[in-house]
Amino acid sequence: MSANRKRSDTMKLNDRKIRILEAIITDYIATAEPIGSRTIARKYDLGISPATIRNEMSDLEELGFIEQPHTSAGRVPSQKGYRLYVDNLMRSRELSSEEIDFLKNAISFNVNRIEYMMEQTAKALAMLTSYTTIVTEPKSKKVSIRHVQLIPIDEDEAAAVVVLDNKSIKNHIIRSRNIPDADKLNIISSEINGIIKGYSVEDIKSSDVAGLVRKYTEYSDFITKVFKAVISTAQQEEDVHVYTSGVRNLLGFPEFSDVSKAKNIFQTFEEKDMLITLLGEGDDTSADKIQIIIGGENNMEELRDCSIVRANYRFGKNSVGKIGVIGPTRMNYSQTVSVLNEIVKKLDNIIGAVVDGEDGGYDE
Amino acid sequence: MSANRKRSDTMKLNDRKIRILEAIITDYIATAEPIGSRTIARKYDLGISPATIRNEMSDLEELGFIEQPHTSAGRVPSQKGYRLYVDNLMRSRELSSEEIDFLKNAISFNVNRIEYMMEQTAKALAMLTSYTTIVTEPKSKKVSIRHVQLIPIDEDEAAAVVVLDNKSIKNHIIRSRNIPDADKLNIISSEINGIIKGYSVEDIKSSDVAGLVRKYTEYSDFITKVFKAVISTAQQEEDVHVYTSGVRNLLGFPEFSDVSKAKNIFQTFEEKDMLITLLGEGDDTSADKIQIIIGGENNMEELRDCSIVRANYRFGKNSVGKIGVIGPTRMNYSQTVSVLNEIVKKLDNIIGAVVDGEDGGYDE
DNA sequence: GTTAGCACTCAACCCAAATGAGTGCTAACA
DNA sequence: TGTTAGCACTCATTTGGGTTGAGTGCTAAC
Repeated sequence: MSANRKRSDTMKLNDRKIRILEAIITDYIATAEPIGSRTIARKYDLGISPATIRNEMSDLEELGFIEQPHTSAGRVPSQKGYRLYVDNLMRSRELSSEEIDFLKNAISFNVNRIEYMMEQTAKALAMLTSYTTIVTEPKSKKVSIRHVQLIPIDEDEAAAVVVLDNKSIKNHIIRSRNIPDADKLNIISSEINGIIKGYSVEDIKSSDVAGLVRKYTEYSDFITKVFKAVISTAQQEEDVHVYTSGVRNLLGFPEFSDVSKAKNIFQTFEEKDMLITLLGEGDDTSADKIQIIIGGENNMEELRDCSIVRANYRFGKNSVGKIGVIGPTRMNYSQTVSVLNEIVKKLDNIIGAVVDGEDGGYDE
Repeated sequence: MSANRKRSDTMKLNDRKIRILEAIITDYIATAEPIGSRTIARKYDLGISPATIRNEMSDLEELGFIEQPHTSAGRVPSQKGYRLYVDNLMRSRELSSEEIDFLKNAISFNVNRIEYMMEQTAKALAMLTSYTTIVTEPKSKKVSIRHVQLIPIDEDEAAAVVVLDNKSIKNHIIRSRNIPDADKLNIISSEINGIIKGYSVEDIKSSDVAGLVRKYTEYSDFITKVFKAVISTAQQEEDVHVYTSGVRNLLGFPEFSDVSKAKNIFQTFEEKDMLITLLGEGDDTSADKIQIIIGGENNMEELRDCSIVRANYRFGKNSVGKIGVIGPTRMNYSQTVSVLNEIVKKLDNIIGAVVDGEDGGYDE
């Protein structure tokens, strides 16, 4: 439906209009300055005079693809204009071999240290795009628990380590007045695994849990706490880690040279929850395509002047993480999409490659 | 020695000069505007005329405690002036009951979730001071390993969970073509614990390790990797987590309204290593006092216009973490020191309190 | 349908004058 | 001798008018 509307929009535009619109957008992306008919005639070899361009621009404005900041200023692309450009005009850009090399070197695909890897990914993406990037930890939709292990710490503390189906590992410190000794912890661990294994959290039978608590009455406090921790882990009530990079990049763009604007944006970046919704809004995990959210299309007032290019990446069979780039509305979409595409491809493949032993994943 | 010099400095200053200097600093902290003799006479009830104040200011300038941005501007405190103020004049400010309440509520002293707690601490400190804050994870100087536990993940992966002396828990994914089954992992875990327990990393006998590898030849690859991971963990080659908050706060101060200046500072804040050295420079872990680094006293060019107020906090018996506040040179030192003091006190006490069971540390 | 020409708009820049907060110096006062 | 009033001077900042230049829309001619 929206595709339909878009086609009818496009159909109103003859080839010449399209080329003019393209010129305006390209130029504005590069310069951040409104652009006028004369300049277009001079810089872009369209074979028509400024006057003609003026006429066409007048039409384009009427159709809502461009707008004028004030009379006697040039035109800038409107949100609708960007949308058309992104959906229909933009040519995908090949990455240069330098860029590909950079990616290869910058991201150490060290799967043993997921955090580090995410950090590196965010950084590399920020450097190649010169915008701000956000990466969230991979997370699977419904996890079941693969393994639980209790580990002694001291007289009144033990750790519960939970391995989830998506291979992420979470720790909890359990504090209780009566902590079983190391051997007992092992035994209780296996009991718990017996109860839990294979089931997803919702399916754990509370009668089983109660049974276990009864069996080890002296540790009932401890065991109860363990289950509490394990379940909250599996339900991912835990914080999702979010990695950002290149926040300062935005300060370089003239649209944010007004400090108060920048301040608002930075506020958003300090709120983890904001970032997560930013990457998740209207989310469709099954869609593997890159999504582009232009200007006010996102619902956050503070980010009205920003666009977001985002994608999901798969990590192993069941986990999905989010990765996105935030820049000014006049960001270089083509470049950004290409880089993001490449990185997502790399992330998608990495687990497979490592397991197949093709990519030095086994460090010797 | 430096205390000596300082005393002789102070001795040159009669009471009236001191009061004038204090007025200048207080005013400048509040307004960020150079302040002149007339204004001082009007705003501060010193009972002397602007002319007299001018004479005294002239002396103060000669002594290096204040300076003039340009002729015909008022005076601003110099680095030396702030130093004198901070060391000798500043009165410690009592926290208001609102502030104390805020701290009580804002920081959830949930020791089970250290990361969350650090995050909260950074945030609370940033809110109360309205500057930028940095907190590093607690870390002990020489750690020994308390416990190692191997956990099955799947056919070619296992997790090595390492509990350090300082109770921090680190995970490593070990990938190998031949992973022992769950029972074997338990057995090998105890063997490793036998070798490791009590020793600090340097003292682990490589002959013991070699022996173990020989004993389980089929898993030699796996076991070797485990040791590698364990040792690197214990040597804290791992990233130290750093939590920052309130970065955007700095944007509000007029001294950073020049975007290019702000950009430099933000760059620093994105470099974790920078932050760590910032909190660690000239570090003396044994010193429990709050340290104040004024303006150019830190060695980072980009932070010439910033001051840092920092402290160490103890976490349990052996771990020390760092916590600091960064603001403009004309920051409100008195307020900042008070808040930081309060927070450090809270952090210092928390472990003890919890272990003694006095503070709801055992969640029911 | 395209283009040249023209009158008009308006943000941005420049420059000169006015403003005002500050200074140092000197001379008079208590 | 220390304090203060007075005065001439400095200089960043503000104000306001004039110019510039990139842009527009409209009209008439090609």
